[in-house]
Amino acid sequence: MPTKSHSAESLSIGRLAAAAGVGIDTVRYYERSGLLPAPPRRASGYRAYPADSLARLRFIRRAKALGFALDEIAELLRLSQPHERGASDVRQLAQVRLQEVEAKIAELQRVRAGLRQLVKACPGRGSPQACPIIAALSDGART
Amino acid sequence: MPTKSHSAESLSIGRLAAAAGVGIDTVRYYERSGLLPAPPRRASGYRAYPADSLARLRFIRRAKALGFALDEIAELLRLSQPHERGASDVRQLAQVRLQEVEAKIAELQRVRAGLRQLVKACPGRGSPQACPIIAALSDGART
DNA sequence: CTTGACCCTGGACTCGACACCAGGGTTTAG
DNA sequence: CTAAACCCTGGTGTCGAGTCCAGGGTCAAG
Repeated sequence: MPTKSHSAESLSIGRLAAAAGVGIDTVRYYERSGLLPAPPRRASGYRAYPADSLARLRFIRRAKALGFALDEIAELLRLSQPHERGASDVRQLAQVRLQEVEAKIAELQRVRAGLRQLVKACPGRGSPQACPIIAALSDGART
Repeated sequence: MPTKSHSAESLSIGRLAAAAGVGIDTVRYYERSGLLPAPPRRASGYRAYPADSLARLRFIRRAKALGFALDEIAELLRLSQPHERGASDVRQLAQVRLQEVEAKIAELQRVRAGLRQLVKACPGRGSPQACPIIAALSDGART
């Protein structure tokens, strides 16, 4: 066996965090939150992560990128264990999340329309009282 | 003058809050935050709001609906006072906010595309391992 | 051996925008 | 007059997802 640090292939928390692209504190936080199982320890008390912890951390990162909250991710992880009706539960979770995203997009589009109107109407010069933005906010013309 | 409660037309904090559709605590919070000027007090110490406080609260509510943060609203209020280059400052603030909203929409659209793909690919039955959602999160197929 | 980089725990802190509480005093409708 | 409804201050709690800190031990390179 070539130069492999201490024993089998296990990662220190620092290496694991770096490999996953998160902070060390984040890893410990995920462990506290039950997202990442507590790894075995060395004699010194140092955490020694098996390789699949990295896969799990990456799973979490990808799910986060899709906007899942940590408790939803915990649910996804739980559902990814073998059990009956597996795929349908997972699918439903994703659908709920999709609807939330769509609602948020719709809301932001309304906000965007309001802002666009204001920006377009504003001459960009003159006193604030002459600015339709201030006027609209003050008088409550439809936004 | 007909039945007008105590003296001139001034609002108690409760009436003001109700008229503006916010909570009493919110009004006090805005005062602490410098968004709403501290009103005069009655002998009892009760806040007695002039009518324009209501206009100001409504201004705040409308700006919030456009997604401005409270400190940005404070800035808008400051800018709405008469001063040189008024309209251009206001316009710039709105443009910055507009760009933020557009960036957020774009991000959410990417998230939506990823979720849609997963939901479409998932059969909704079978084991979790067979579910493309779990597979994608686990293996990191492009999302 | 030493030194600097790493790791441990437990807890406090951050951000934003409020909500809620206790323990008082005040106002007002009936 | 009285009771309900209101108001005051000052302080604490909430949410989510971490981040930071002190005051220690441990590991690895030179």
